[in-house]
Amino acid sequence: MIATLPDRLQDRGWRITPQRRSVIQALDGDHVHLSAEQVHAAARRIVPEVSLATVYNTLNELIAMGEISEIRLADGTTRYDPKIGPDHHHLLCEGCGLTYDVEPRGVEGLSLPPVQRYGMTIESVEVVFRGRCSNCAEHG
Amino acid sequence: MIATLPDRLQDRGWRITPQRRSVIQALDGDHVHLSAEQVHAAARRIVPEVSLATVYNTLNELIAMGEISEIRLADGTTRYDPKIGPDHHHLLCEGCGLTYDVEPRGVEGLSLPPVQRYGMTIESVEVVFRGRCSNCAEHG
DNA sequence: GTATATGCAAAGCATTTGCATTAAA
DNA sequence: TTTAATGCAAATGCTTTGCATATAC
Repeated sequence: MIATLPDRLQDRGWRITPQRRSVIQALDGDHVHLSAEQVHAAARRIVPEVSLATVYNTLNELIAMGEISEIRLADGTTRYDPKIGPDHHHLLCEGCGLTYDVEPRGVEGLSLPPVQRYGMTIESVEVVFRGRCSNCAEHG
Repeated sequence: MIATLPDRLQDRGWRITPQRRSVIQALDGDHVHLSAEQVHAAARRIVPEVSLATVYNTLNELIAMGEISEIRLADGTTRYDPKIGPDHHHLLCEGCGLTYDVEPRGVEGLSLPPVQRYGMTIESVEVVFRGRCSNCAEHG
């Protein structure tokens, strides 16, 4: 039996509250990444008294613990990503910000020649595909 | 003789002012992408009376015209990129946000299988390498 | 001369924080 | 019982905007 995320966090000294659980549940589910507002709305459906501040605090704690990741959109807002698989590449709509996790082909073939590393150590590679979802393609 | 950027923009109906020219010059030069504040500081060295508001306005106009591009960092700030070559891949430091343009090997080999496109049309691919610059590796 | 760009200061927004209250352990 | 989490509202910081003035064309 695999420990649930809240359980694992509790083992790490996290105090587990209904609010925090609601945020985790809100994030759970599909491939779509939500904005803080959307997480808040979803969490509220489970625990109506969660505040937006707590949602932000919780999201930041989860990021710090490495349990979720964030991506910044061109409009300055942030999306939160439940980190399901090992790969964290994205497909996002330039119109509405809808974001999916994807696993592109050919990532293993990517490399940055040392002369282009400017003395930096490289820790991760991320690929972002941009386009328009069917909805935005029709309208906007 | 190739027209300068200000000239080309003028041909497109842009009114060319000392302030706008200073912003363009500030962006010119190296591979490093600057924050709005840094662009402002650099532009001021050329035209001391440029306001931050004008810098933002000008940067946004240049983006709208497709002459520069922006990238959003994890700390919520934005960097502006003079779009020199055809490729727009980046190498950035997680510590200080220092950002370089790079041309990784293997980009041509990237693809997203149709089943992972969720009905979206794909318009561009971007690769981001993250790591730490030598300075941040020592200290932070 | 006319339309457009500028600077300033005020407004906007997403996100963070201080602090008194509440609740997990 | 102790220590940490919550909610609220105020604060923050980046970016945008309204408007009167200045300026490119």
